[in-house]
Amino acid sequence: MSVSKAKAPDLTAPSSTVPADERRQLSNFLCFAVYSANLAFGRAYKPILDKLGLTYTQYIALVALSEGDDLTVGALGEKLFLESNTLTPILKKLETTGYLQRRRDPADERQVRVSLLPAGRKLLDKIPAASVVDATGLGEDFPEVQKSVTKLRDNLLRATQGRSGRASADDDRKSGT
Amino acid sequence: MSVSKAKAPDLTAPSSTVPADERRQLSNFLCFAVYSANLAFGRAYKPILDKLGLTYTQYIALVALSEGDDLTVGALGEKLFLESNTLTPILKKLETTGYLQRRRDPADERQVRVSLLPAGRKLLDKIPAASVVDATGLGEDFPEVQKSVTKLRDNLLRATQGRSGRASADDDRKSGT
DNA sequence: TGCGATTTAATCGTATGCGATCTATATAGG
DNA sequence: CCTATATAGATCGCATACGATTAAATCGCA
Repeated sequence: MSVSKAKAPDLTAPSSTVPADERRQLSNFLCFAVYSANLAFGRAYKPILDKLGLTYTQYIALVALSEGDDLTVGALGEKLFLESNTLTPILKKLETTGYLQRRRDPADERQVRVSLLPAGRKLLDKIPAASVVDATGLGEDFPEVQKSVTKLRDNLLRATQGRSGRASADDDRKSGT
Repeated sequence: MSVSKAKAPDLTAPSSTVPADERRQLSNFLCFAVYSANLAFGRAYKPILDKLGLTYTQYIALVALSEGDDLTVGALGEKLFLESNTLTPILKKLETTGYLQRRRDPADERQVRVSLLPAGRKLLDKIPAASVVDATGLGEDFPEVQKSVTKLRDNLLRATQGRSGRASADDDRKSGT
């Protein structure tokens, strides 16, 4: 917990002459903006994913696998910022639907390697994410907002000392794009 | 924060010379940035809220009530972008812990009015949200990011036609009832 | 006035997230 | 070689989110 930077703007803590009750507004909470934006994304994706019988979490799990296959559950969890207790049931379901494969690593039977199957790849190509991009209404600001939010996430995780996800350091190869 | 403002490489950009697999990277997904930032916020708040025996959702519910009391479940839901099926159990729990009060509106027995109790107000004053603000590491960019994300949320909800929340622009219509 | 349509919460079932714990496997030391 | 420790997933329990449905109250309108 570092020093508060020069200006700790709004949100919650500006020492001001107004009573706490009035400073403490949801509209000043970045965490609430993110929380509610996440709900909004879920609702925007729902009609699309429903048609394919996928949930949002299943979807991002498939996307993560499409860019790096044969990951262990732990490695996949680092990409997604999720633990095995969350991932295991999701991966099992995606396995039964035939989108991916789970295998114990022969070299280390503790690990489970997860691979996308052709059906999974095919499915991803069917998802018209463009419509959701459109729905963001951000236009050319899209990349900038994405970058800010990603940075926000990384800062928060760093400050929280990877309390529940060790995901520190190296995984962050700057989203160069 | 004005950074490269080139083009929107976004996430789904259809026209490109690269294969779909390579464009489809989590690092290009704004929805994933928001999703994971939300998880990160939850982890940042957890140690603070745990000490007070609150969950994050309970916390924002109390905050919402602190800025406008005696709301119906529906009105509170509009503020929080949640439905009664999510709110009811949360409010019941906050009632049993003595932080708020739930009463059927005598004028319309269908509605339940929710009010913060002194214990709830007192609790809110104890929450050191400043440390989380600090953990965002955004410094002076904080308000800007908050604004962008809020706008993003509102755009998404509008595009989704308030599928589950009619909360759009003028809620007055609603509360005016 | 009477009754179906509408509204508001609440209930139910499913799918996450996550802390705590358990199991199986691998590794280190003696 | 054999056990103590560590590691990776999986299991369990609790707390959201949310679609679908239900129950109760109110409203609309002939």
